[in-house]
Amino acid sequence: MKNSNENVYKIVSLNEVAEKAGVSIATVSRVMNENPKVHPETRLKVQKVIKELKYQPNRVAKRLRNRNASSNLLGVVIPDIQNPFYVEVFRGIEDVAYENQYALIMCNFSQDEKKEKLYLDILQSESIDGMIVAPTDERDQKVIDLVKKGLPIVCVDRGLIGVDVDEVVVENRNGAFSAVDHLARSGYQRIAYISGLPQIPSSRQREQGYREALAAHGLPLDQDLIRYGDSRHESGVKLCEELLDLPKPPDAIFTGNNLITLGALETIHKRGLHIPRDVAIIGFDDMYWSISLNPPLTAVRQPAYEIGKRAAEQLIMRINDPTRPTVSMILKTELMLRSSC
Amino acid sequence: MKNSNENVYKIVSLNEVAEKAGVSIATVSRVMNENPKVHPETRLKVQKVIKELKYQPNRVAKRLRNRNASSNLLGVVIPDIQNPFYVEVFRGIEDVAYENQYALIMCNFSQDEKKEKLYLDILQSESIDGMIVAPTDERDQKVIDLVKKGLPIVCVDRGLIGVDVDEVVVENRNGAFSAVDHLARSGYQRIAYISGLPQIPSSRQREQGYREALAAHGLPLDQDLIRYGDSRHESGVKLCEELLDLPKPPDAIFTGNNLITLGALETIHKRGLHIPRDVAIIGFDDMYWSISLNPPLTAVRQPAYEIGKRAAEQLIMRINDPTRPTVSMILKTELMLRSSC
DNA sequence: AGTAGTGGTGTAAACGTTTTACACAATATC
DNA sequence: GATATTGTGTAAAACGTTTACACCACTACT
Repeated sequence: MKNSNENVYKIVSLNEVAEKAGVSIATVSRVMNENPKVHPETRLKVQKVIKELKYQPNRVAKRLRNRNASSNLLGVVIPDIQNPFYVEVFRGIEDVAYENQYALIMCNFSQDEKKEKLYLDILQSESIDGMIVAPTDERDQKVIDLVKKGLPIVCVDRGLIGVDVDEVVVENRNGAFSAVDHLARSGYQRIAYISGLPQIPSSRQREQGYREALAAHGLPLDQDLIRYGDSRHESGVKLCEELLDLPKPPDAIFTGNNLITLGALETIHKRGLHIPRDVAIIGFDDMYWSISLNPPLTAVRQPAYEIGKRAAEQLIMRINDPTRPTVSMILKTELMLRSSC
Repeated sequence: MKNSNENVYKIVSLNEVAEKAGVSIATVSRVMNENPKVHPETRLKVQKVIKELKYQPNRVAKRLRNRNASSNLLGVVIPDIQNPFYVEVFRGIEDVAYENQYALIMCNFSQDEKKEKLYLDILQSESIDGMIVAPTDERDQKVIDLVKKGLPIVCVDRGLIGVDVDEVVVENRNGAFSAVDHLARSGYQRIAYISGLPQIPSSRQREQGYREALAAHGLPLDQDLIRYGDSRHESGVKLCEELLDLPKPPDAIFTGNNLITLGALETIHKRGLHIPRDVAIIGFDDMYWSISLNPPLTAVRQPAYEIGKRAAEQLIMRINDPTRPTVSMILKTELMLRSSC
């Protein structure tokens, strides 16, 4: 495994331009940075050479030289690009970032803590101006360290404990409560919950809402009806199978996120069961094409785009004023009634 | 708009470690790089300080120093992160990249040529080892320049003309043909095509397949039944409305991609029409949850994950051997028969 | 005992920028 | 005619690395 990489494609430096133009590199630099203190004639001459050589300042050198200059680069670290929720959050971030002259580089860690660390390291040393991250859990040491170091960070979807940080999250407990409450009001008695990764705060908060709603309706809590997965499509498929295979299967299922919902739907359809007659379903996370599902899915909508937008706004404000007090934004969810329960 | 950014969070350098450990920076560097030529005792001492100070090498400085060293970073430039097809491609890339010790940074240009240029510039100056890109069109000058410069690049989904470059694409014409052929065989007579952005090569190739299939079945070509959009969900919604509002509406629709399909479905469902009785639909691009749509969607499946995987493999091979001849991989599509037509 | 090797360490240069201090002229002021 | 003032350019330092080279203290041979 050689790394010699002789393929170093040529890079034009200030030096070359200076030489060819017969001036010093400082002069060329001044021309590049539109410093007025250079003779118009010299400027013209230099500009001509710059064009000829297609000179482009080297960002790496630039950033090394003055580390406190803005790179106009923001990092986004998300747990799962397959989840349409995060994609929507990303779109919100993107729109705001772009409006403010920031470019975005995105890293996807697939719910893998090791990958997350790697990407955080990379982003940090790329000297980005700030980043938006959905930490694996509330005590994510790596993220906490970065926050403490003073790197502008905004957390989305999941907060952090033990450190002051801006965050934009959603009322998970309430959202889950309203979903299960709706199920119970509709007469369902054996309501199951398919959870995402239990270490993710939102999974636990949703479970909390689920439990409270059951209690509020005097429904018994059956541990068999709570299943823990890894927040991905496959676990939705598998755990839904397990539930349906129970001696006393549920009459309704509350799915912990987007991907789980899709997985559960797959299982139900493969078995030829009818929703909601045979089993009802209500999902956490709405998708814009939920109306085209069979049947149109009832779901708890998170304002994903809004989350991204607000997070980006917070981040940019923090970059411009690192001393501002941190804020914790909690957005509301909305129950989208359709026909899956 | 100040950019002073006094928030220069402290960065621990080799120098500080060296000072605290009472050695020279060269020694610290050697410890970091696991150079055997350092006394075990010294090594231990230095490692301790490194831990204490949480020292992390600065990638920017590192890369400036030896430009020909690998950054172990690959760039991925994709047109639309909302499109599940690209997400799946990305997953393929990711798995291969990660296996080979490469990290990925992704940039989404939202079909916007200006954004694409910006991101290409950024990635280039981040001195990535190579990149995978789906160019806006076949004569994308920026990408062509980069290829000519010698930066390892693999194109996916769309090729490039006038330059030798590795590419991984799909049999768009054949795929489209098989879809429309299937429609015609099933007895549909007025088959519409909702196209994505016409400047995208794949859009044109799919249209070609559509036209050939009509011709093969002796069906007349009605220009009113071909609609051009921008490859996004909204255009699917709108163009489908236009088609259904026609005096002589189509009896079947062939949608040019994922997002268009979802948009068209939305329109059809909002109007309370039955698929396939009132209007049939067949989509380009399959999704793993196509089975859960109403009705289960018949679609042309592109091996998206495979495309990403192959592209990443090509890229890594090219990085390791810049002189190898370029290859053009053309993968097959597959018709997934379900019940939407 | 002198030369040659060895292992461990430090020094200094280089990467491509920007910024600072400063040199040098030309002009204006007293 | 000496002294500021201004405009224009140059040289050098700095950012954090890596690495070629020099050095030193040993040991191990002739």
